[in-house]
Parts: sequence; structure tokens; C-alpha cells
Amino acid sequence: MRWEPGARQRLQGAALELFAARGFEEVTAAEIAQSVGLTERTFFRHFSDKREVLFYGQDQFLQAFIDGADAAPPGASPFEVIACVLRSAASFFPDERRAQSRMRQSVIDQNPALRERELHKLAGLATTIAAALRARGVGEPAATLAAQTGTTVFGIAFAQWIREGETRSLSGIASDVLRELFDLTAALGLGSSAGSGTRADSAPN
Amino acid sequence: MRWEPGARQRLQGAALELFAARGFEEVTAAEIAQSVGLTERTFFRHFSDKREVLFYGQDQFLQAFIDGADAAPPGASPFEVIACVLRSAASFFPDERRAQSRMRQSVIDQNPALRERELHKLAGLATTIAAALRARGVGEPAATLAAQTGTTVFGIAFAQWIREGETRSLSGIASDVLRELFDLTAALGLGSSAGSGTRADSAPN
DNA sequence: GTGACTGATGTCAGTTACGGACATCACTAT
DNA sequence: ATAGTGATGTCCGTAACTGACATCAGTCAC
Repeated sequence: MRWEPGARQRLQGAALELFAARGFEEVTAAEIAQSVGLTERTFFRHFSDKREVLFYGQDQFLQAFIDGADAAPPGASPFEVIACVLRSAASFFPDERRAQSRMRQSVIDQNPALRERELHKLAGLATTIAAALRARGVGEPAATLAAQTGTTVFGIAFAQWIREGETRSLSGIASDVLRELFDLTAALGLGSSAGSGTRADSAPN
Repeated sequence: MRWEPGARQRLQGAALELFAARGFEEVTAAEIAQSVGLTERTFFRHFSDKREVLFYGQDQFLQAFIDGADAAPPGASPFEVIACVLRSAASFFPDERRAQSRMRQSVIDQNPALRERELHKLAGLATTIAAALRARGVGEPAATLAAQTGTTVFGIAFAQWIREGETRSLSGIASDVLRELFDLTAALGLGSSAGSGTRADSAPN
């Protein structure tokens, strides 16, 4: 071969290290490229923009979400599907990855631009799940509602999984967070309209 | 006065028009500035980056969220607070603003970078609401869970409010979406652990 | 085997989003 | 008057991208 293989992976690895060491904004794309023997132009051939070097290649992760939805039994309610999705997604992060995820997340958390990209990816996940729910016959806004709430639960669970001192599995944490959500909504009353209806008629505008 | 007052507002107005006419990426910051008799440098003194021209000045909007949380009765459960927040936030968008909101949103929806920024702002709202809930004694992860779910509901309701042909008020739509969320979660069974616990013990990893 | 073809890369030049440093000049307080 | 302030202009630099074109190992057709 004329070139070392795995240029993309090398770029991603070098980028994460450099970002962790000196911060996202203090590292240029040219620098990352040169650190693995490539040029800036090649960097931007592999990644649509500088931030993307930290997010590219989540196809398998997204697939885990889809697989979770597909694995749900035919008659499952939207949130039962979400529970399956969460379990499948969580299996994508075994405890061995905790340390790496922590490092990566600390880089992301320290830069607003990177957090924006992360939120965007999360929203993309939600859109995908919503589509899967719609394919199962779930209508709107239930599909989007369940999908976005599901990614919210995942996000909160993931943040907890990353937290220093946490030892539970991501799957376990996600279950707990989901249960907490049920408890919160259930605390509002038994009738479906009792909770919000309590004051809904007082000031519609 | 040496300069026309309201430079920021003029920049925002011109930017929205130009973006709507030609697309976000096809308009340069210098162009926007010159269209209102200012320079590019001044543009970036008013807005931290080009996208921000569409998002700056949402302090009142954010305040509406906070006010909603503060207006909730002392003993209210997290989601009762959320219901108050939604009502307060919705009152920030009377039907007269529907047309303008539609135009603005269509610009945002057509550009990924702008959607990223929007999600980031939404996330900031959620963080603020979560803090308000914590100040009321709500613990974690309940506070974050309720806050993020609340902004999700708001986002879905807003998207529906914007939709062509929709005539209901944002407040009414938000109530309906919130009720739909309750229905979805309530459909899982009465016990708080029945829904997720069904398969939680089968494959923790 | 030779020649066309491909795919990943390099090179170069350009545009645009910003940010730092300094000047300007109406307005204001003293 | 004099000094100070605040919004702006001017100038210049850096870094994120982008398009056009060159290069050259490997591969496939013939």
C-alpha cells in the first residue's frame, strides 16, 4: 500500500488525544492531520467539519437503537418499545468502555460547539426512533413524544453512568431512570386528564 | 445621536429577511451589516457568531419559563410545575406571532447549523428549569428528567402550532401533548416497576 | 505486459467566519 | 474646556473550510 490504512481512525484517535490535552479550540485541523502524517485537506475529506471527527462512525450505535425497536414484540406499547431500545442501546456501552466514554465526554462537555453537535446527533437518534415507531403504527405526536423522551432518558442515564464512582451498568441505570419517569407522571393522578386538567381551564392564554 | 439607534434589532431583522430570501449560507455577515449601514466588525460585536443573530434576545422567553416555575403552588409535583411552565411559556407566543414564528422556523429548519443552535438553546432552557425544580426541593434525576421532558413537550407543541392549517392556541396544544404523554406512560401498567421490569432481569448487559 | 481506470492523497488558491488592537468622534459628566 | 465613555470604523491576522487540479500505487481489461 502506498498509504497507511485506517486514516480516519488515526485522525479520530489523534484528535481525541489532542483535544483532551489542550482543548478543542486550541487544536487546529492541520495539526491533527500532521500528527498522523496527513494534510489538512485530507482531514476535511474524511470529516465534514472539525467537530465531526469526534462523532463520525456512530452508525453501529444508531443501528443498536433501531435493532432495539425491531426486537420489541409486535403488540408492544410505545414505551415498551422504548424500554427495548434503551436496553439495546445500553448494551452498546459495556463497562469496559466507561473510562473511554468518560474521557470523550469530558472533552465534549467543555466545549459548547461540541455539545451542540452532540445534541444534534441525539436529536437525529430520536428522529430515527420516531420513524421506527411510526412504522409500527404509532401515530403522532405519540411517536415523536416517546422517541424524544426515550433519548432524554438515555442521556440522563448515560451522564450518570459516566459519573465518578458509579458502578452500576448503563442498562440498569437506564431502567431506573425510566422507572423514575413513570413514577413522576403517575404521581399526577389516575385519570388521563386529571393532572393537566386541574388548571387547564383557568388561563388558556 | 451619531448613529441610528437599535443597531442590533436592525441587524436581526435584515438577517432574517436575507436568510429567508437566499438561505443562511448564501448570506455573509458583512452583507447583513452593510444592508443596514454597518460593518462586519460591528456585526460580530453584537453577536458572538453568525447564527446567534437569529437567537439573541430570548431573555424574556427564558424569563417566561422561570416565571412559570415560580408561579406553581408550593406543594406542586414536578410535572405540575412543568404544566405551569408550559402555560407560561405558551403565553409568550400569542396567535399574532404565529406567522412570524413560522417564517423564522422555516429558516432554521432548512439549515443544520441553525438547528444545532436551536437545540442548544432548548437544552439551556431545560437546564434552567431543572435548577428551578431543584430549588423547590426536587431531587435528581427527577428534576432533570421533568425539565427535559417538559421542553420536549414544548418543542412538539410548538412544531404543531406552527403547522399550516393549525388554529388552536399554543397553550391548548401543549396541554394536549402533555396529556398524551401521561396516557402513554400510564398505558404501561399500574405498578411503577411493571413496565420496565418485565425484561429488566433478562439481559442487563 | 501495457494501458486505462480508480481512489486516496497532496498542492494551491480562494472565501468566509471570526478576533485583537487601535483610531474616531458624538455625547456627557465634571 | 477637559477628560472620559461607548458605539462604531479600520486594519490585519488566523483558522475553518472548499474547489480545481496533480500524483501515483494498485487493479483490471485486453
